[in-house]
Order: sequence, then structure tokens, then C-alpha cells
Amino acid sequence: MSRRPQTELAVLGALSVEPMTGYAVRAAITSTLGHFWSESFGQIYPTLARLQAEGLVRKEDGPFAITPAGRARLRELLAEPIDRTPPRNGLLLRLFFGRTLGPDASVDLLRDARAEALSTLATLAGIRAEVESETDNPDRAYFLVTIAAGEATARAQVEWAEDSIAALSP
Amino acid sequence: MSRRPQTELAVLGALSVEPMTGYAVRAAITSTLGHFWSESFGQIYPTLARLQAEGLVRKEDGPFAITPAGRARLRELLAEPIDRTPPRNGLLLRLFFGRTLGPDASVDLLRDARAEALSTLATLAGIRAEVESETDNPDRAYFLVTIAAGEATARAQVEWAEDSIAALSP
DNA sequence: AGAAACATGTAAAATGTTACATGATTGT
DNA sequence: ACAATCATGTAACATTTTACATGTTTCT
Repeated sequence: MSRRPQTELAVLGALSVEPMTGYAVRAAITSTLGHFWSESFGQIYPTLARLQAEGLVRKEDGPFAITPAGRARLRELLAEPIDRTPPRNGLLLRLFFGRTLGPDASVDLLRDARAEALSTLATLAGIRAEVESETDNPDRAYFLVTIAAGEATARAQVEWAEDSIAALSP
Repeated sequence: MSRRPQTELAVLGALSVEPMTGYAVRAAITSTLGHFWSESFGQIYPTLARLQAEGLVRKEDGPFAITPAGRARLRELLAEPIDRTPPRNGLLLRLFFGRTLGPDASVDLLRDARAEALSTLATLAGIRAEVESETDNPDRAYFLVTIAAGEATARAQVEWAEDSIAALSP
């Protein structure tokens, strides 16, 4: 099963919100989708070129805009089954081998993870405030759902890290 | 920054617990690490061959065993900084573009996500019971920490999915 | 004018999955 | 005997990142 259309989905989705340059697509993915997605320039530009050749996006003067065919394709991609390969979590992989790593280094990792989650919560609070103020944005309810997902995960991570630090401390 | 040693880390780590065949490494990663890691045969066998050539593992009769040099390498890899590229979350990517997907299909995705998280919780409860009973296992405390991480994330996902279903339903 | 950000792209290298091939061992 | 599982591996393909090259626009 190919995971190929994933980048295409992200790019078409970004353009479905508003027309953008490739540079802006990357910026949008880094900032707005940054907590659950990533793409590099090396992926975005070739994808845009291909989508343009297929008539799914067009480039007027500066920005790329999605075409009606592009919207149809986006709906198709959104309906495809979600890729369920487990994301690789380097933190959990290291803690799993914590006996070799040692208790002190393991606790350090957990402290870092806690701090990172708190910082994520602060960032998301800012984004939430901004999105909540855009009462006429038709994407608003959906954006808030993804923000809530990030917040729920981050809060869970803070609690888990604290419990685990206690469990590993003598 | 290269993410190259990630597979090497997973394989050496698995062998640090006990000697195993390549097939068993794959099974261990699928079952025990399955909630936060994945490797395919196409990665594992070439990695084992390379590690053997470098003297980090040796193959006696059946299984591969980690060597002292391999343990030293594992400690090195565990100390390396964690790769922080955001995992790609196909569910959140789809919900982000939920306006195009439509409210009903979005709610369906959330229901699936909730069911999946509940199923994960059930699986983890079984694994937890098993690990908790192994009171002499020196890895026990660390294994429990990773299980707790999976449980915390899954519980957060259940709550988030329920809240979000409510938020998107008219 | 100079620095920073914007903008587009390519090539090489690394990474990873999938499909296939092959055979041994174990359980029924 | 047959099926399932264990076991090892390779080749082709797909994906993705990284590093580099190049030029424009905007801000101070």
C-alpha cells in the first residue's frame, strides 16, 4: 500500500484554505500543521509541479491556487483509509532500554519531555486564542479540533512524565 | 542531522534484552514496541548483517547476541539527541481539512479513533498485567513507563474524540 | 546599501516498504 | 501429508531529507 498521496493531500489541503506560494505552503505546514505534520521543500516543489501538470493546481502570478479538479482530488484523498503505521517515538524507544541508559539519564529524558509538553501547551494556547477570535472562519471548528488534540496529548504527556519520574526515582 | 542510527538502535536494544533471531527481533518490535515503533524485514536483516560485520553482534547457532562492543555502541546511541520531527498524523491532517471532508465523515473518523484508542487500552492492560507479574525482570520499571505512556495517550485520545464529536455535532 | 526573509528548484544520499524467493521446523 | 509458522534474505521501488544553487523582495 503506497503512502504516496500523503504529501499531495497536505499540499492540496493547504491550498484549499487559500492560494499560496510553495514557500507559504511550507510555512503553513511548519506553523499551523507543525504539531502533527512535516514536509520539506524537496517534497513540496516537485509535488506542486506535478499537480500543476495534472491541472489540479494553477499558478496565476505569484501564488498557486487549487482548481475544481484539485478540490475533487482532495475529496478523494480525504476519503482514503488512514495510514496506520505506528509513528516512531524516539523518546519511548530510549526509555524502553532505560536499564542500559541508566536511571538518571532516563529521568533527564522525562524532565525534558515534560518541559517540551508544557511549551507545546503554551504555543497551542496562543494559536487557540487566535483561531477562536476568527468567528467567521468556516474552518474554525475543525482547526479547533486539531488544536484540542495537541492539547490533550500534551497534557497527558505532562502527567505521564511526572508519574514516571516519581516511579523511577528511588 | 541524520536519523540513520534509529534502526540500529532498535535492533541493538532488542538484542540487549536477550539473544534473538532476526525474525524474533521483528516479532518483538511488532508486539512489544508496536505502539511506538515499526521496522520491516527489509531493514532488519541488512542491519543485522552490518552489525555482525562490525562485531557489534555475533551469531552463534540460531539467534544473534549482542557483544560487549555492541553494548557500548548501544549506550552511545541512547545518549544521542532524540529526533524531533513531528510524526505524521493522518487523522489530524484529515480533520484539519474537515470542511472539505464534511461533518458526517469527520465524526466517523473521530468514532473510529475513539474505538481504536479503547482497543489499544485493552491490549495494553493485558501487556501491563504480564509485565507487572515479572517481579524479577530488571527491565520491568522501564517497560511499565512505556506502557503508561501508551495508556496516557490512548485515554487522552478517547476524551478528545468524545469532546470533538460533541463539538462537531449540531 | 546591506540583511533578512521570500521564493523556486535540483541532485545526491539516506531511509524505508513491498514483493518475491527459498527453505527448515513444528503442529495436526 | 499438509498447513502454519519460523527463518533469512534480495531487488525494486518509493519516499524523504539534506545540501546546495540562485535570484527577488522587503525592511532598516
